[in-house]
Amino acid sequence: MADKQVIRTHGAGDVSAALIGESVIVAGWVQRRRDHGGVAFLDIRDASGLVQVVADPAEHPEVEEMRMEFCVSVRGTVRSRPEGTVNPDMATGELEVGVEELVVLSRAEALPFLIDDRTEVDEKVRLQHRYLDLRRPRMAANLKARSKATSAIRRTLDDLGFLEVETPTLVNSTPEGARDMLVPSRLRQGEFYALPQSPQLFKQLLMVGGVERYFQIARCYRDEDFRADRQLEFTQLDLEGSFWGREDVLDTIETVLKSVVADVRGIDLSDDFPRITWQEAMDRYGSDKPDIRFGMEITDVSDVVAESEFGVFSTTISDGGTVRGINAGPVEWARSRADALTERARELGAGGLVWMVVEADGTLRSPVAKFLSESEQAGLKSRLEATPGDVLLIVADRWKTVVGVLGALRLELGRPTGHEELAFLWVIDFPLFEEDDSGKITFSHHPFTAPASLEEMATDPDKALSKAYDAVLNGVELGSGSVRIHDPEIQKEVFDILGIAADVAERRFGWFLQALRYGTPPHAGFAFGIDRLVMILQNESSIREVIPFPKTQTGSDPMTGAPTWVEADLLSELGLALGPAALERMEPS
RNA sequence: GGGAGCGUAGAACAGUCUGGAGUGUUCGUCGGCCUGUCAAGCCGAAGGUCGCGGGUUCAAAUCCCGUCGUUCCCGCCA
Repeated sequence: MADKQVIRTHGAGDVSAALIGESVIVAGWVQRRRDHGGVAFLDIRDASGLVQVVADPAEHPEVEEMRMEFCVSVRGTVRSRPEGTVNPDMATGELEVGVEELVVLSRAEALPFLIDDRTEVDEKVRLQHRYLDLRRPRMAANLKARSKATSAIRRTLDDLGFLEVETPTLVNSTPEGARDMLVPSRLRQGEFYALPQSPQLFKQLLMVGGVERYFQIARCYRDEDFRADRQLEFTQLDLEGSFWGREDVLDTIETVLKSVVADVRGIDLSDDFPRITWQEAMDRYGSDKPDIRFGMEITDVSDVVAESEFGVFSTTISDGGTVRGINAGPVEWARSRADALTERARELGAGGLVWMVVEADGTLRSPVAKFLSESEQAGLKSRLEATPGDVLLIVADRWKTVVGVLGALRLELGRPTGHEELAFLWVIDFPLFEEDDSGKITFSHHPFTAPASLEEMATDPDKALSKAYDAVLNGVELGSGSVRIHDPEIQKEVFDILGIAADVAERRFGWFLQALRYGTPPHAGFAFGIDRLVMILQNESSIREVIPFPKTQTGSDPMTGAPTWVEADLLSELGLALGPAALERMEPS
């Protein structure tokens, strides 16, 4: 091995009792060096696992210079460890490799952080040296899980006769939905491509194109602010089928999700995923992505307090609002907790928050108790199934605010930590349209979603339902889908209700409407976020943990420095110039 | 766009509330000792723009203002 040629006969984790007495060559990174002077131990780690090698420094002086994360190759003989030195915490703990030859393949500088899961390191430092972070067992396991997930998806859909088709990532910008990521065109200065927010229209065109069963593991881009579960770019399983209705989609997606869970978690989910309508989800959980792993459901108490002396309650109801509450159970209650939750409720749009503690003798301790009659107090307790020690939280406002606030408080107070349990859920029967805060009607899913009933859409658009559905896992929205509109006339009607003028619709989506005019099959589909799915299956709380090279919350990559300024030449070649705000930032005065 | 937290040695922290010399802990690094460890152990050493800028003060890691970075949340995310 004088020429340092790398030869590895066995993975470190593959060293087994069957190899005792045999000569092997393992290669990998030095996890730890324990040098006792007369004898030295190295733990060698590679992708397969960890094995201990033992060297006599007198015979192999190279071992003295080995440091953590050196990349090394070891030729030696597999043997049982001496009695009393077995390490039960190690998969190969009964064995070791007695060193015959030791070669440093590559040295390592002093590390910015230790390569193990015990060490908590600031995320920025981890991202600056992501290649080292990926060596940690946690990240290695997450990458592996992600690969298992995508291969389960491909295998399952291949078995079901799906075609994997790639759609373009340089597309036209559409002003609907999220902000587009833009790419300037050099050949057509002043014009821009957009990176796709989803392959939505292209996959529908594939249906027109006779593909019938399409899927794609598609990178998608949305230029909106970051969250723990949102990045600028993310990966979706995108899927569509012709001659399909809702049940075909739900069946297929359920099959895919179950195969992913089986491969990543080793669990067989035999039961069908439960279903809940959007209305019920909002009423009971105050969310269109309910976490059903725990109760603490929202209860309507409007009738109990409709005549109450407490004006906030009675006035809200007479004004058409509602009063609802949750029983938070035996929460440790203190003034600071009450203040924090009240502030949170206000942040979410409520005017305030009424709290009540059920005392041991059954009386209610609350700032508003004195305004509530005995029968009102009794009614609240029985409606919220209160027992001594419980904390009741009540909000009075318009319906949307009440359920939204209580839904958020419910999560804060009762949500299980981690994702040991998996609670999948279908949310169905979404409203077709919704009003934004300015009162403007907008689609609640996307404008290509089929209405549940044409008649309802025409006569009562406020109440009209759509054929859209969401998949939810542990309170996280995995993805959504719908039966699509395949009739260009209905598509135009929807645009009309949305207030998109015919000529505008024609200009923006004319190419798509035209495609629908050539015998479009009824079709339906779905897309779910692979990052989020793997995040939950791996019990992580951020998708950054399952993305090999993610961005920070301000959209930067601490390792490469992206995004960066570019040469003026390049800008001018593209016909671009920086505006005053950019120049200001470039050279702060 | 807004709110909150964090920023001290290569890493993780304590010190900040209540101003008094860069004080300290663990890990890593460097040197020495050590023949059965496995987060080895023991001895010794090096390593600091307390994110940056300004202000208050006799004196600032500590108080105030601004700014940058980072995390979480609200808005936003068809």
